Amino acid sequence: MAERKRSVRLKDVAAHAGVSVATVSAVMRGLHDGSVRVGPETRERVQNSIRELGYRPNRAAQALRTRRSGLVGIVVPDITNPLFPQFVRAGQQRAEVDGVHAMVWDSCGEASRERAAIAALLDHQVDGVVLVTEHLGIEDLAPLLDAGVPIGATDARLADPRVDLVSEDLHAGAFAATSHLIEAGHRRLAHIAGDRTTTAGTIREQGFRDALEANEIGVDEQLIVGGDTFERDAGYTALTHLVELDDPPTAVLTSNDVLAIGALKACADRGIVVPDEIALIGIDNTPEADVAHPGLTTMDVHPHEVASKLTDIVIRRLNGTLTAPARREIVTPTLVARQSV
Amino acid sequence: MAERKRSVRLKDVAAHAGVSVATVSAVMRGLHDGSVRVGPETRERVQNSIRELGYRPNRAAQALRTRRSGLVGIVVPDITNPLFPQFVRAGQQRAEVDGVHAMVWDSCGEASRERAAIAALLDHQVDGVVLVTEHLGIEDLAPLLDAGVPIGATDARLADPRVDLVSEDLHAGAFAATSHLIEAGHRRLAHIAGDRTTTAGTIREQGFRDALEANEIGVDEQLIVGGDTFERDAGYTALTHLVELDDPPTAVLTSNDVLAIGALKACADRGIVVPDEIALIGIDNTPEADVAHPGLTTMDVHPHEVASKLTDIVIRRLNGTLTAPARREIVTPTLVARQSV
DNA sequence: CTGAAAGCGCTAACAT
DNA sequence: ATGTTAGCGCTTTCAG
Repeated sequence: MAERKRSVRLKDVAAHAGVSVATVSAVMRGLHDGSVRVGPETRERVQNSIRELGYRPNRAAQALRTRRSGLVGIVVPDITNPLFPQFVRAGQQRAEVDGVHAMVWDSCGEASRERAAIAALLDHQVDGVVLVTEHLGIEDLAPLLDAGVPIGATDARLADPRVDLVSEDLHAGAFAATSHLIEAGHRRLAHIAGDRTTTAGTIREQGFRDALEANEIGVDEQLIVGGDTFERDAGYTALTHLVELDDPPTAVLTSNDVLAIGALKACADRGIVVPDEIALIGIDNTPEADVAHPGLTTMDVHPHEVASKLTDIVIRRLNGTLTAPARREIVTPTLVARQSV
Repeated sequence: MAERKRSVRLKDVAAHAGVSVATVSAVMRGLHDGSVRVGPETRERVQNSIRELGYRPNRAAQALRTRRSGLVGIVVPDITNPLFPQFVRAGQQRAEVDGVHAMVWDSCGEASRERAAIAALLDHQVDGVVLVTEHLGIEDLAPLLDAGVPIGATDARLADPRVDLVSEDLHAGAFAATSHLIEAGHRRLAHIAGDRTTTAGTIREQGFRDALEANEIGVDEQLIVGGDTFERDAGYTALTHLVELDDPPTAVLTSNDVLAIGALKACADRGIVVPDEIALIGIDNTPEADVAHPGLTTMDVHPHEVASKLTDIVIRRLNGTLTAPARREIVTPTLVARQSV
């Protein structure tokens, strides 16, 4: 590796300005908080030196001393699901308003990586973390909680007095989507479930069931399929299975858009016309839903809003602006009608 | 903020095991390098203490002392372009093989944020950085270079003896795509250019022009449009403009897939049948290309390979495994034929 | 209003 | 083979 040129230290600035390091330190932080410990002409002189030498504080040293890294973690289950880049961007942008940077962690859909995220983020002394997980329970958060790191999460199974929750209303989303299908006249409805070990998978399935019941439509267990993953191929396979049934459904709700896109692909490959022969509705309103053909009707789950709110809460907790007990906020998905129903 | 429980320090482990901190430190690092400074029974005892107390080293302290943060930066121009999540994931996974974590930076398509990335990453003492930028010149990298931080980049304009480059062959990609159109019998070809202030925008346009020339087809400047951004709406607008021309093109190459998806949308909205009335080819082979209707023919630019190689080089440079002069590697895009041509 | 000095937790000489 | 110790660059009492 190349020789690292020694960078400008507080001490260098102090020498250059003819003051002590304490003064320079005070000036540096005076830029942020409005504290006035330094005389105006001294401050001026120090600021010039800072500028001239191009001083930038060493974050590692600050972190060691203050136990603050200026970092928040943002954990998402699968960055290749187009829902999450939107989420990440919104969170990152909110964080930077306060000069906080984000460490983005992609769990690649694996429970083990979700667990690894906790340890890794803690090692890097993140000041807070925004958690979108599928497999974690509150017990997995113990290290973070013990360290007093504020946590904002989306998953209801992480409900705890020490974690702030901003969740989408999973049940209402699935219920509304199913109702939309029913209002369009469908009576034989199928559901392609996502991973049923996750909260989203379970609750959305329940929302589907409850919507049928509310409309006095019996649930045909044959028509509830999939349930192992949220991935595209699973949607493809599940739809293929459904249409091969003796009495196939006329409409299907998938647990998310990625599954729906896979299902749409299966229809295209078999020459099944959507929505004429079968109607399809997804959940998430990913950018792909708009690109697909026909345009995928789906539920917008407002990732931008959820991410911003969550990050906002976490940041306000870590800088002490927010001290109220953990809150639980619910955002309601809204229907985006396109052409697949 | 909640009270942070003081975490286990090296000193605590030392006390627990009845040895000095130096020994514990040696044992900790002995886990990584194979150095043996510690006797087997001492080592055993120390490892037990480490386990029992659940000791995890303080990265900030390590970073301060060793000038190594265990962090690499991965900078991408636009995380919502589905090309980049793939890139990020591949880079992140390669990094973690060596226990290095990645700080992902999304430039949101803005030059100012690309510049900000350099400063922010440097502040956090990243040990290396993988750079996918659109607007940066080598002069922007000075702070990183001065600090001796190894840099791996994709953009040819960053060519420098101190930066490793793994680039896609932009010219060949556009040339091959254009040639594919010509081989399909098209003679009236248009190009929807991406941001022409970027390397990709410029070189791909050149590849398009050169392919026409190589086939003795004159370039009609009217048919080269767009050029300000790589975004979807620009593709939509540009295509709309093209088909309204007196003598519209029969085929178009867009500078990337995102533009192509926009163009495809414009066709769908106007009832133009692709590929019958107009053929369309993109570049990038994003997941959306496969979802679109008709399937978008495009060039695979191998983001996984580029990201892995780049991250690999950066990591080997920072751990001293790679000391050879900066290399320049080129990966060649390959055609993925779907239904849009 | 400003400076001196004590660490934050760790690594790496240097001693023993 | 193991221990002692001097910092890494910064913040933060505590004196003056």
